[in-house]
Amino acid sequence: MTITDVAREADVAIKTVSRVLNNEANVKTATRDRVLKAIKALNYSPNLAARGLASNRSFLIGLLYDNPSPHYMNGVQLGALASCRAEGFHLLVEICTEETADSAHQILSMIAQTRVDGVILTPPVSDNIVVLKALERDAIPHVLIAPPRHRDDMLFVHMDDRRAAYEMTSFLISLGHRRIGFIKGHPKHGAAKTRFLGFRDALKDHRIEVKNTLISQGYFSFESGVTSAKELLKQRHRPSAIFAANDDMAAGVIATAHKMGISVPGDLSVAGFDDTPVASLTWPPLTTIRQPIVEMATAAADLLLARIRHRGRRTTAMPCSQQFQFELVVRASTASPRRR
Amino acid sequence: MTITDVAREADVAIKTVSRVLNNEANVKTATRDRVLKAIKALNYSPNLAARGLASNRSFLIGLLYDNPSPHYMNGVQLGALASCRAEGFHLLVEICTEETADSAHQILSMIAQTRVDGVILTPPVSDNIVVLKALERDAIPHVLIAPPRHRDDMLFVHMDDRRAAYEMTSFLISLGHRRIGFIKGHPKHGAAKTRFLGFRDALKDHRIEVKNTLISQGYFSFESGVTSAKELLKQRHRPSAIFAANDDMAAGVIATAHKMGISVPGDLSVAGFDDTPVASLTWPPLTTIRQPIVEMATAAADLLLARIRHRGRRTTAMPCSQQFQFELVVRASTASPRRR
DNA sequence: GCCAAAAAAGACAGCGTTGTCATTTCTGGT
DNA sequence: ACCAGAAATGACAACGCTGTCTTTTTTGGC
Repeated sequence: MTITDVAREADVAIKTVSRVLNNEANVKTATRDRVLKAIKALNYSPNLAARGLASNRSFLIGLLYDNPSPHYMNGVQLGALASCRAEGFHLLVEICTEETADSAHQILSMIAQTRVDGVILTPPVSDNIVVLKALERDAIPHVLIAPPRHRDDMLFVHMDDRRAAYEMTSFLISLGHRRIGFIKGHPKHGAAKTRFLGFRDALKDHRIEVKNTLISQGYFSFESGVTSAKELLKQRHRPSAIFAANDDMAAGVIATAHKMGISVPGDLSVAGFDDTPVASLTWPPLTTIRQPIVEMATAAADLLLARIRHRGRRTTAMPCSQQFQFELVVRASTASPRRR
Repeated sequence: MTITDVAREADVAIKTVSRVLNNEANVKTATRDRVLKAIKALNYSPNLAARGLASNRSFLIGLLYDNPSPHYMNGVQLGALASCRAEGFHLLVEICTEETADSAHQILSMIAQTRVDGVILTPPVSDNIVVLKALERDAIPHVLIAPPRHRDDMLFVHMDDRRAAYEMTSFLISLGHRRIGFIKGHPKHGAAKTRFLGFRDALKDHRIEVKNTLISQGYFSFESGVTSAKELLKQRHRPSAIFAANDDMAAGVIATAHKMGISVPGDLSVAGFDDTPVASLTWPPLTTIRQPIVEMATAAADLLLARIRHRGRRTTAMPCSQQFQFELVVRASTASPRRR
């Protein structure tokens, strides 16, 4: 079943079929309909490989990831897939867990082989300068999800993590908390730092001292939440609230509190970040920040596909970034501190 | 950067380079080394599209999914990706949420377009008879993960869900439970039914009556766990243990018990299935069944790739299925029932 | 050292599309 | 009715590789 069969069926040249397939101009409506009918009659679908070879495009979008959170990646895939499908593109997923120098090489070799038309980078790959440099050097269209820095010449979608962390912290302060612990995210993640900055800003704005003893380095995992929680809670003068940079760690805090006989939210308020399914599974359910992951991924893919479609030309008047709103989701893990 | 450049650099014919690329026989070691050196020197990598067009292969494996559990899919992708990468294949993911008739069409059109060399089907797509029929008709190599039925002429990997559910139920019985509730999985999932059968078998073998009032239809989601738990626990003579067909629902049971003031495991033992991360996040952590998802997916991909490599020939002496061991993970959500 | 057979290397067409350019068919102003 | 120019269509090469078949080189038994 090739384009030639369709051409014969519709009694036109193969080039005309090709025009119809690619939505090109200069095809009479009547002809187009005839071709479309033939395509349907023969149940024809074009050969991607041949198309790719001839046109130097692949109709493939690469999704690079190295994300520990299945929920996050699932959302990204769902969103990206929706956009891709709408435009006749397909999604190639690739994991890159290696360290900087090597991972860049690995990614480039994958791109060289598959000739993907563009790539979507999720954190923490979107923070990887080596990879970004390489993509720019080879002029490979790419879009970043939640990059740590924003530049005018790159495509990205993001959420104001700093502001979100600021608001969560302010919320805790408004409940009456003054000793608030913070568990940082994975040092490799740009967004993790940003969240910490929002936390610090809020304390400063409310004239609350930022104490190092109340800050612990976490790694986004449940276990690291447990470790950090132990560290924070074993202190004599312990915090009345802990804000963790993601939900998994917050869940670790809650579990640890349970184990230590500290009641949540009675003796300790706990807040998370991301609103993963875990947030509604803990007991009590977590107060957290909701990110519209699927929508962000959809937007990222759309941005990328638009860039690919007008490769080079008409760069002006095309959006190159999009910011999304977060939402503070108040559940039962936070409350005003008990009088001492 | 094409094969021609490499051929010139190594001073051989392009066909020889092609031979080296494809690990074909009849190339002198010296020549092979020279070609390999040229490839490295030029940092060449073959054009997948051209390769695909010429050889009628795509080096692409399709991963079809419609799975509500991000953790499960993440594991499958990880495993499949590892195998694919080792063999120079790439993973194309595609979601198919539509209903039977349409989804089959959608899948076939995807396959027709991309010309994937094979597909991996995860539940519940692996249960979809329409899809399976279509794949067989078009002779598209495919492997099923956890299919409901086993046939000799198909590739699949699985775990003995029935036996696992049987053992979990027996474990609960051995603790002293006699009124055990069961929350079924999504009716679309073959494995869900199998798990129920294991539960039923165990009750029968221990001469315990299978009561319909203690069985509730769930849908694998946390919310459905909550709904079913309410239904089971509001009864006058309520169960002393509840076995849910997956962890999310079990988490729903625990949350509901908390809300109703029923202590776990004091007043109610809860067991799940899958050992997702959720299982260690609940309070108390869940007793559950561990499935080696990543390993199963790796094995599935290997099976598929082997079949693809020897397309048709040498079908005998090639494994066509693999069974994996489950593990009963006992955590804190189960205990002997209190005396009444 | 010769020859047949096996191993190694190469020439060339062809995979199914699109890009380029040539040709035919329309359109509207006279 | 005629013509210029635009619109619609078509012919054909080219994309980068592999399959098939041919030619060259190597091997080993005498």
